[in-house]
Amino acid sequence: MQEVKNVFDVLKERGFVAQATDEVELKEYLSRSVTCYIGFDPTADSLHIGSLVPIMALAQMQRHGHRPIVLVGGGTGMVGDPSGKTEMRQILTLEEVEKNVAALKKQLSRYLDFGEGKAVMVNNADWLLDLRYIEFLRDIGRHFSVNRMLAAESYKLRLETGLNFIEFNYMLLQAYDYYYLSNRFGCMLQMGGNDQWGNIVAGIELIRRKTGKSANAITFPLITTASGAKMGKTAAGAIWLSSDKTSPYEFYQYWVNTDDRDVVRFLKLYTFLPLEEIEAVEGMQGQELNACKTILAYEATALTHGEENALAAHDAAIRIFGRRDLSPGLLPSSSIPRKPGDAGDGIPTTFVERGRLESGVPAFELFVETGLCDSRSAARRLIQQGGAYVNSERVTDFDMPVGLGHLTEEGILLKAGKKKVHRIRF
RNA sequence: GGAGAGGUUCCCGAGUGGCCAAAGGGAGCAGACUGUAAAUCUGCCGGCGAAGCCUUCGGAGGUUCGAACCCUCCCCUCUCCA
Repeated sequence: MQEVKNVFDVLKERGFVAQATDEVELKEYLSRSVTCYIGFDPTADSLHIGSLVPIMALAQMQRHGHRPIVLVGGGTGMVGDPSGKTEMRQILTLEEVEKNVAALKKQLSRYLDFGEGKAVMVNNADWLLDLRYIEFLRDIGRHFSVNRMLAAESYKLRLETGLNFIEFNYMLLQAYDYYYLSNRFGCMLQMGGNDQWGNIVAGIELIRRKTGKSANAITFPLITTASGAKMGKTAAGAIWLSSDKTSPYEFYQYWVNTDDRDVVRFLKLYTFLPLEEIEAVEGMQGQELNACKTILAYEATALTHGEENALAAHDAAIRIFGRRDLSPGLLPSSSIPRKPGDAGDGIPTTFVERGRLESGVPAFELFVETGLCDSRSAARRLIQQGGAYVNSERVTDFDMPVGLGHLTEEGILLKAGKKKVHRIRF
């Protein structure tokens, strides 16, 4: 019988582990099929790339025969987690939280199989909202030392700028969640971002004090790009997992533009390609890495938006930037098409009335309408600086009329800079 | 409750009656260079078909020919004291 690797080793090798509780005990726990959980905050109606590491960690867990619990913080979302933040978060209304919880549920089911017994989704609103204050203080609150809490790293930033009581309580609620899930599902492993360490450990201690049992923790490193930016942050805002907020094409482009130094690390974190294959590309330098970036982009996009959308985005990239050679031996487990072929086309498109095109629309207007520029001033600047193109021809006058004369088989392609493309059709 | 310090454009942070759409830095955008990478250099970086005008300096009033800057009240944050 082939020996199955312990997930903990897998996670560690793939770069998921920042901190963990006692390794021996953890691996012992994970040697059987067990349950683990991660909480997701319903602060928006979509997750973004920053949440992909926890998601992938749960997916890895599931692939190794464990049962992930996804906890959406419908209850804690009402309070706001101060960990690692400099300012208090906007407190959401009950309706907003509920709306977001529903959206996150849907989104997460793309990455995890919520089939019978395979994974569980819970909402802590179900047990937190009805808590009784005095009872909670007596049963749970007394196990917490304020002195300890004040020393916690997660409050440190906020102790400098101000922390109010509601947020100070967040730790207790999260600890209570862990305690609750350990009772209800026998869940003895919580994972989370490294900024959650304090909260998770608080849960472990609560469990120990209440039940004498010993629970575990794994935290993920905060992923930043080699140039120091937070993962998934771009000028246009975050890169979202929802195609309504970030199109599959943009999503794909985000990955293609990965810094050279990040390629291997990201392949390990954000794809399921076998470690050996990734290690094989580890020594690659310079331009060679472009092929790996393509595969990274393809794989990541396929995971989030499905194979079909990944193909379309890939194809659009080929049209716009040209084809890159992908040798069959490179990351062979990837299902990316390596031979020329035709797929859809993921270029974002805006429809404009035919009549307007007949008379010609000033270029700067089109750049605003397509979302390529934020304002007419910005469009004017872009054009003046020579960053605007219609069908790859540089636009020289900000009010150059764009009309039917520009129509090609592809529609009319507008470019802002070298990378942002948008198509006009009618 | 008392004393003090603050709230400036995406962020940090200068400005303390006209020269202020507001220094400087960061972020961002574009161009050059490249490999759809990084670094570097240059330009841009509130809005308006660009002339001038309009909207911004926590909020509301007021003084003044003129207010981010002075006055009044209010809101918020921090520090110390009680």
